[in-house]
Amino acid sequence: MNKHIKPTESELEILGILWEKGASTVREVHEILEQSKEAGYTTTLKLMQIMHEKGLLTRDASAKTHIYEAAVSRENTQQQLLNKMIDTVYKGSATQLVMQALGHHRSSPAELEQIRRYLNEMEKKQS
Amino acid sequence: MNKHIKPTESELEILGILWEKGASTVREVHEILEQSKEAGYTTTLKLMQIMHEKGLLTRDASAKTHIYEAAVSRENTQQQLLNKMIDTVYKGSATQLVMQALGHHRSSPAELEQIRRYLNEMEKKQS
DNA sequence: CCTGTTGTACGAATATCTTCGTAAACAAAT
DNA sequence: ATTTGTTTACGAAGATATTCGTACAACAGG
Repeated sequence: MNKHIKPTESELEILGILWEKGASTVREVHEILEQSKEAGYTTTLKLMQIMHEKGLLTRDASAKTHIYEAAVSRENTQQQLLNKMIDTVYKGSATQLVMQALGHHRSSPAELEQIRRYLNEMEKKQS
Repeated sequence: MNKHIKPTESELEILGILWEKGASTVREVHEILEQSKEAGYTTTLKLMQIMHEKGLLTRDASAKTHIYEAAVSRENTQQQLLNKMIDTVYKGSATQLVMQALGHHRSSPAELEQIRRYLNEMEKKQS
């Protein structure tokens, strides 16, 4: 049942905000967006309307001020983008991606430990 | 001196082919591209010409048939895309990306071992 | 030399994304 | 009731990406 999700860069930013905040109005999203980006209010509005048309967002239009919510899950979207990336840029090798990610992004000892435990789990299941 | 590389989806496909094959003609690239995608020859040509203008490819035009080569390294490009992805889709957590990559892409025991060794290295350096 | 093949160059049509101006609907305040 | 502010709707302009038709140059075989 997995849909072919392909959000653009701008759409991804909006999705990120909605995943964090949950259901929100255009203004709420716009105010967060403004902190990292220059954009007019109607631009954000239009984007979110289009995302709604595409099925990326749901909206509750019962009140005057509409409430939008992400219609695609963060996990699903992450997976889609990850797969494509591994495929086109890492020759299909997830291992390479993992090592590069570990190499360039400082992880805390606790995180490293978390990953180690995860690796152990993986190996148990492999039998 | 890292340039701001931002290849489009189509450009990425072509880069992937050139990284694998090394320097190639348009026809060679096109023939590989055709296996996974519907496209005319002149479309591929135009794309590669534009990529050359953008500085994504170098070309040797001394012979009638031009030879193109990737002008950006796979590693550099991977890093750029990885950074952006961790940032926008994984809330900045490389750890989460790593675990999702491990979870959904079966890795061989040898690969898991490789990652484990890499983790050990990381922890030593952290002292 | 003519002809068919292969290649590049150019330009244009199409699609998609991004941005925002303007208008209309609505509510709250004066 | 008029004004003011907030919101959605609409449409269009600008930017970028994608696709390909057509023309022209180089070359190979006859």
